[in-house]
Formats: sequence, structure tokens, C-alpha cells
Amino acid sequence: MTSSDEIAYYVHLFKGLSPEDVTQLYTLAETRTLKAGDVYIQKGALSQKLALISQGLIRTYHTTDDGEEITVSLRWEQQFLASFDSIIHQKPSRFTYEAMEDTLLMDLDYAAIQPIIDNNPRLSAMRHHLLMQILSQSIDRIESFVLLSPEERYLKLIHENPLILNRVPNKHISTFLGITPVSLSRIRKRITRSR
Amino acid sequence: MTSSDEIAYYVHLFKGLSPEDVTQLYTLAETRTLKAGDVYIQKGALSQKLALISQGLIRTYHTTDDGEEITVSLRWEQQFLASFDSIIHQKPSRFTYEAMEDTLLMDLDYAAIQPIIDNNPRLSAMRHHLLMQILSQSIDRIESFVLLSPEERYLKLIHENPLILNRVPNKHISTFLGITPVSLSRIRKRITRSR
DNA sequence: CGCGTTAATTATCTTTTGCTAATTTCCGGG
DNA sequence: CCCGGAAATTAGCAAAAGATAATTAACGCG
Repeated sequence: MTSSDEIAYYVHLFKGLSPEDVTQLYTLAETRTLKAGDVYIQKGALSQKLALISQGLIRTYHTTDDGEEITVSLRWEQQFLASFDSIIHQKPSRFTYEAMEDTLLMDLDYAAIQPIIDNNPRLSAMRHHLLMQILSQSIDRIESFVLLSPEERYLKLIHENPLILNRVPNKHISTFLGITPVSLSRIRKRITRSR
Repeated sequence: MTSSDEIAYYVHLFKGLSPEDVTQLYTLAETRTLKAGDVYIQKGALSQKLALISQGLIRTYHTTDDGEEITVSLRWEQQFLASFDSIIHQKPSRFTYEAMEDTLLMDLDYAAIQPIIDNNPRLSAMRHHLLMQILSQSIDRIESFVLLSPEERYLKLIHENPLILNRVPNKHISTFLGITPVSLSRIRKRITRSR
């Protein structure tokens, strides 16, 4: 794919942007490939990374004192990924961002693109729109913890996102839902038994 | 307090804005008082309400099929309150927003102020800044559900926000933490016993 | 294709939570 | 100041979840 093809693709994807708008950012973007298991952002890193995932899946996790990994976020195709600790608070990331599959993404440095976005009304509007999407998803996730039981959260997940189960091992799904792998296994058994 | 005093106050509060910027929004704002128990946004309402709380505390809750109230959010002085369902998705609010105390707030209609903010770079930048704050708080709350036990969530709450306990009954604190009032009571007992 | 590692399930036991109801405490209006 | 209703705690029991370990299944690499 040529870069002009790609720009046309993003103009189509982000309605409201001109080819020039996209090009401004595209120039500063780097296409990156990650192999399954590769770390995209290391815990402790201070870089203000921002990425748009073209292909693949990235898991964000926290590591406990005894070395357990707890999955905080799962992001895949067409979704943005951001090192929020660094972007919002200029602090080192408390989390590790790791590819679960071979992954292709557009890698950006938010510190570099921020002034460009700030000075371009259409890019600013797009950033605002995307931020609202992300905020909406976050609020949704909070609600699922407040309103639903672990079993209901799992059912919601497989309802809204059945494909993810084939891409992420259950042990990561479980911590993503705020429970242990053993507990998820029991929930799955309960569910299959009752249908 | 005169309105010019108030504008000076907001100029000081939102660094980066000029008195003119503040005035643009202030003109469209309405100072509203709510008595304890008053509903600010009714479940089902479609209005894109946005408020800055000057004094008081507002609880957002979901009502279950059997009439139980589950608290989703608690907001107080200097914080923004938004009917996200309506603002982001133009849908009726799934939640009720109710004052827990006599409350004073600046009431805004986001539909009315959006074009003004869009056309004013400083206001746009402030909106973006505030959105990032709200997103950061949301992500924090998600993390507390994924990483912490109910007891740890309660300890985190009283550590970060001890005053809230004197302003909100425990039955609302408990559902806010994703547990039942009875369970919170037991957690409180465990804690006092161990110190 | 087999071997070894990891994931998933199952088992056992302990702890915590939910549910329901009873009891006690708290609080505001008369 | 008292009284009634709501909140908070406590109690008792059932269900679910956590911790740990053992067993089985799945998977990737040579």
C-alpha cells in the first residue's frame, strides 16, 4: 500500500478531516510492527506514546508485588492506545503494554502532534470526538463494575465482544473482569450447565 | 456577590481564560439552587445539562427493576457534572442526578455552549484540559475495581476523600464501591477491629 | 509428531459477599 | 423532647470468590 493510499484510507476513516490534515500527522507517524509477546510500552517509560492499531491486539497490564499480571485494558483494530499516565500527568507509565498477537500500528508521539492538533481546528475537533468516545467507553466499564456481578460482566463481554475470547487467554479475560482465573472457569461452567 | 466578582473568580479558577471567555459562557449560565433531595436531572431526560458545582453534593444513581438505587457517581464542589448519555450519545439519561445537600451550581446547556467553545481556541483548550481530568479520574476508578478488593477500595476512598463519609450515607457509599450496605458494614467492622 | 511448558479445569478449604430479617442506632419533624 | 421512620449494624444461612494444589487439556517449538 502506498502512503497516498493510506492517507485516503484515514480520510475515509476519520470523517471531517482533509487529506492535508491527515498528512500533517501521517508525516510524524511511524508504522510499527510488533510480534506476539513484544512490549510496546514498558512499565516506567515516560514517552507520550499514542497509537492507532491497524491489526492485532494489545494488552495493558499491571504487575503485582508477587509478579502476577492483572489486565487493565484490551485494545484492538481501529482503536487508539495511549500511555495515559505520561500523556495526562507526565508520569512514567505504571503499566506494561504488550502485543498479544502480531500487531501493526501507527505509532505517534503525542508531545510531537499536540501542537499540530492544537493549531488545526479540524484535528482538534476530531481529537475531541475521539476523546468523548474513549470517555464513554470508560464510563461504561465503570458502570459494569458497579451494576453487574462478575458473571454478568462476563456475559456482557461475550455478548458485546464474542471474538475477543478466541484472541485472549481466559486468564487475562478474568483479571480484566476483576476476578481470578479459577473463578472465571467456574462461571463458565455454571453458564454452560444452565443452557 | 456581583456577577463581575464571579467572573473574576472563574478567571482565577480556570487559568488561561480571559474575562471575555468566561463572560461568553457566564451569560448563558444560570445559577441554580437545589434543596437536599431535589432532582437535578431526571432519569429519561434528554437535556444536555452540564453544571459546575459551587456548593453541595450531587449523587448519580441507577434504579434497578425492584426499586433499588445504585450510586454510580458522586460529585461536589469545584467539580463538573454532565449528563453524558445525552451529551455524548444524544440519548435520554439512564440515571437520576439528585442533590444530597442544599446545592448551588452553575447550570449550562451543553448544546448551547458547544458552538461557542468550538469557536474559541482558549475555551476549546480548557474543555480539552477538563475532559482529560475527567478521563483520568474515570480510568482511576476502573483501576480500583480491577486491582483492588472491596475492602481496599473502601480504604482508598477514606484515604483520598475522608470528608465524603460525613456527607453521604454509607448505603450510598457501598453501592458506589460496587458492594451491598451490609457488606460495607462488615468491612468497617473488620477495619476498626484491626487497629 | 512428540515433548515440555503453560493454560484451564477441578478439587478442597477458607474467606468474603449476598440475601433476608431482626435489632439497634440515628436523626429530623412535630 | 419525644416519636416514627430510615439507616446501620448484627445474625444466620446460602452462594460465590479467593487461595492453593492437583489434574487434565491445549499449545508451541524443535
